Amino acid sequence: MLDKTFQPAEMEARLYGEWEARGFFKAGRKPKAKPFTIVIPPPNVTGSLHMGHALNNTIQDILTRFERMRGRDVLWQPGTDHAGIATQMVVERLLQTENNTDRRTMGREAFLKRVWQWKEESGDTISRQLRRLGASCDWSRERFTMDEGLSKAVLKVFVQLYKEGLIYKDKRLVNWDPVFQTAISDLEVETRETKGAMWSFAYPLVEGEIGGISEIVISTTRPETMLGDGAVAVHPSDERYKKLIGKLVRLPIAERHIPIITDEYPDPEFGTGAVKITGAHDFNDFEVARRNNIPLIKLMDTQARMIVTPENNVPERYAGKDRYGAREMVLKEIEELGFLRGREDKIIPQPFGDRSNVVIEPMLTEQWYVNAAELAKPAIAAVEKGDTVFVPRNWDKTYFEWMKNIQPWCISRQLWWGHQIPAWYGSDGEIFVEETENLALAAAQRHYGSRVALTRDEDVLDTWFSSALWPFSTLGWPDKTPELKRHYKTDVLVTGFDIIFFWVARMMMMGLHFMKEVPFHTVYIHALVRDERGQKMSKSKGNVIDPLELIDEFGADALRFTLAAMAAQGRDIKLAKSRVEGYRNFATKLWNAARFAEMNGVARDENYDPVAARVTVNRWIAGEAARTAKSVSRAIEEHKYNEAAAALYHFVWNIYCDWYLELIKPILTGEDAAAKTETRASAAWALDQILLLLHPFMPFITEELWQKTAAREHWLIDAGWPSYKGLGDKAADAEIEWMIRLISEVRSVRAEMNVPAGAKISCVIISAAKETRRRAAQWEDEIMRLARLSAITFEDKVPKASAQIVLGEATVALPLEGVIDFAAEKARLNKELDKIAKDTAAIEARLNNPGFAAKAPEEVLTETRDRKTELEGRRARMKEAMKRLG
RNA sequence: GGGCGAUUAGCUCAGUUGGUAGAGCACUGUGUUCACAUCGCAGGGGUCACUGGUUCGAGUCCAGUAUCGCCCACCA
Repeated sequence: MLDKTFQPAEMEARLYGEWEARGFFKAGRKPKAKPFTIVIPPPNVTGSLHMGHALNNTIQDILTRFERMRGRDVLWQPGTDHAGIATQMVVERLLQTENNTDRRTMGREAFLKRVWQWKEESGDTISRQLRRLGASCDWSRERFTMDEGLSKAVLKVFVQLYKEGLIYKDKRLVNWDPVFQTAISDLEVETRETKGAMWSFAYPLVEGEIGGISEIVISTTRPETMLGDGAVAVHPSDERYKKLIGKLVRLPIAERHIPIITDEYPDPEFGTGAVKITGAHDFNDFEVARRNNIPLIKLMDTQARMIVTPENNVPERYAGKDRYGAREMVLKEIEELGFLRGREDKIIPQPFGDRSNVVIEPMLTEQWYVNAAELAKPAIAAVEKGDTVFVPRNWDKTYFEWMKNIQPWCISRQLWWGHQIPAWYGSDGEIFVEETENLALAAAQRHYGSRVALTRDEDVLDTWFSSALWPFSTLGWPDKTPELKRHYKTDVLVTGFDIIFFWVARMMMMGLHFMKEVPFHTVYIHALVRDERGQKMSKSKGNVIDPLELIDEFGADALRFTLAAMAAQGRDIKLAKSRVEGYRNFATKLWNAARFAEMNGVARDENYDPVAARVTVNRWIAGEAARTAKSVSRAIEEHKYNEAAAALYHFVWNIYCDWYLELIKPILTGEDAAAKTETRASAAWALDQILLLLHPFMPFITEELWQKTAAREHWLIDAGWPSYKGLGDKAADAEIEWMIRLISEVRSVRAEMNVPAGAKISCVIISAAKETRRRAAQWEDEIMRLARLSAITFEDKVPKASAQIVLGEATVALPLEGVIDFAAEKARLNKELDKIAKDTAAIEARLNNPGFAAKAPEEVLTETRDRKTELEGRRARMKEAMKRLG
């Protein structure tokens, strides 16, 4: 016997263990079937399951379980990402607290060993948590971006792109993170509005005075960079400065002379219209300097501290000062020198490292770049052609927008944890890019004519470089594995919009370049999960809802169902805990329905054929099941998970529980043995359909219930998706037939009954849920009232027993409910009459509209006329009912 | 500055070929003899942000306004 409420915790762990142990998640179980492939967006090894993961993986799991049941040979390829900066950060912090040491003291080799050790110990946190969610990944194929195989792929890609000229080295400004002391890509920079100020400095003219002007005033938000100014620029059309163009000004503190130049960049309307040009520490200025041959003067070291070099003329006293210390000093000295011309508080956009949370410094360094513009071309074309489709569609705009304006991708990082760049240097700086050191040495020998020693590039690659290869590297590329042949291209990529640029775009580029085919035909972009108030969840805000806590409290099924139900194609999901609670209740409801079935001897009959059902109500439920299955399948195919969830919820609760189970009660307790037998089989069959259809969404409770009712060998996860040949229309007809008979029976019952004046008892059709009323209204809106007013003479308060009406083959129960308050009932009727009057007026207005008659489609016209008739009939019956009430 | 999106019941959200406004939670009343109080039954609550247009008919299509949010962008 099933327990009164279901307890997810124990059940989930047990079932998941069984599934995995029996190999149900493994690809290749149906070698002849069409494959279905999803690669997981690899979570960071450092990560733990957050709500975004929960949503992302719930959707993938719904898809994979659905397709598995539909007979496809499913591969859900799991794995994790080595997450360069994030992981290095975690381990460095660990070293600090545990050993009070740092990576530089340890040395590269020892440090990397320590990171690997950490990975072995803690790297599987996230996959354990994904299991708790129920994710049916093929764990036997789990990959890690720094695996041997994937690393091989990275080397091959790098070398090939280099040799094709698509990877190159360049010296230009990069976004420099002074905490991690590495370059980062544009995408890893987050612009934030911060409180700052804009100062105005005067630079005196070297010649003294020209036409009454003795100085030029510039504005800056970063005073410390003035030490690196190479020029002052004005717009060529700016009349104010015409006379000064080409003249020199004296740069205070640095005591250098710099020219006044013209460039299109300065906006004459902004500030004084004169801009200081600091080519080595500002992206705009860099471009201006490059155009005008202005020297780039580097002021800072890798930690963004001031350095003094022969080239930069920075006074000795600045050496070692950080940017902010230097700023204070410059301001003080400028003021003392009498060159400060103003200060204004201002909100300024500042670049921050998205991981380090410090202000990024533009730095002049040599880095490796990918020619992204070239690789983007086929990636753009593929989406234009429809080889890859974004769902929802409008995301392709975002994709195009970025791809068409794509900048060179800086792929080198000055970190240790990651794929070390396969580039070796000769003593003269000659570069040899090869997959192995031996190949590089050989290449060097060819180049120099003799064996020479080479030094390897110290840098590692951007984490996203290896992620970009994920759809084929995980399948074994560059080896020609059977998996690669079978599973590339993959079917669907499920991901959030926040990594379209980081990841999706780059997979498209790499996939097309190396596989000559798009990596996936569909990209399903889901929303971000936010908190109840729409705030992004973040640790600092303290509004993080931990999916694992929700699983503990409500069960994985409830969480999954909630996420699916809220995964409409919007921008974000505001997660309310109450919603999860509601779906937990849904699971309980299902559980109890099964419990009821069990208590009433409902048991699966393998030979039961719903098409051949004799009892009408059984034919009807079969039709409803078929209809539900159809809409669930379609909704999943169209990635409308909320619709699928809604259809299931409705079927389980409002159709199966509220209607069907109530209606079969009298049959199950009745005398007709044949009807009883059939109904038991039917109830079991319908419950099975629920379990099957609901399984992709709520795998645990459905499997558990399936197990309780089936032979042990028979696993739901391995069962087929139901199909309902010959069930559709027939069952729908049966429903209508049944409803009509029900109505007429109720009517005759009423007619036969004398309702004595002042009668106090009313009778209600069983399960008068809202849904029941609505359904009844489809044919006979009045049915509930009729039943209610078909008062039966009973003496006193009636127990919840039921009066039974025999409806041909079906027996319908009319339980008697409570004492009726006639005054209240009359008021209710009056109110309803008002509403009917209003509705009738509206309908009439419409029908009287000449345009409506002329232009509305026939269906709509008949529908409207029918409604009018119905309203009129209802009105008449209402009045009659009022009369009866006295 | 450019782009995208949102605005529907107290709250969180559904609502695509334009044709009678929905769910969950919360709320009110009521019922615990047997599937389920994580429940049943009854009920209250919406000028679908605003303005105009197209249409016989607009939450749904178009234009504009307001508010909010996100993404991208070099204003010192």
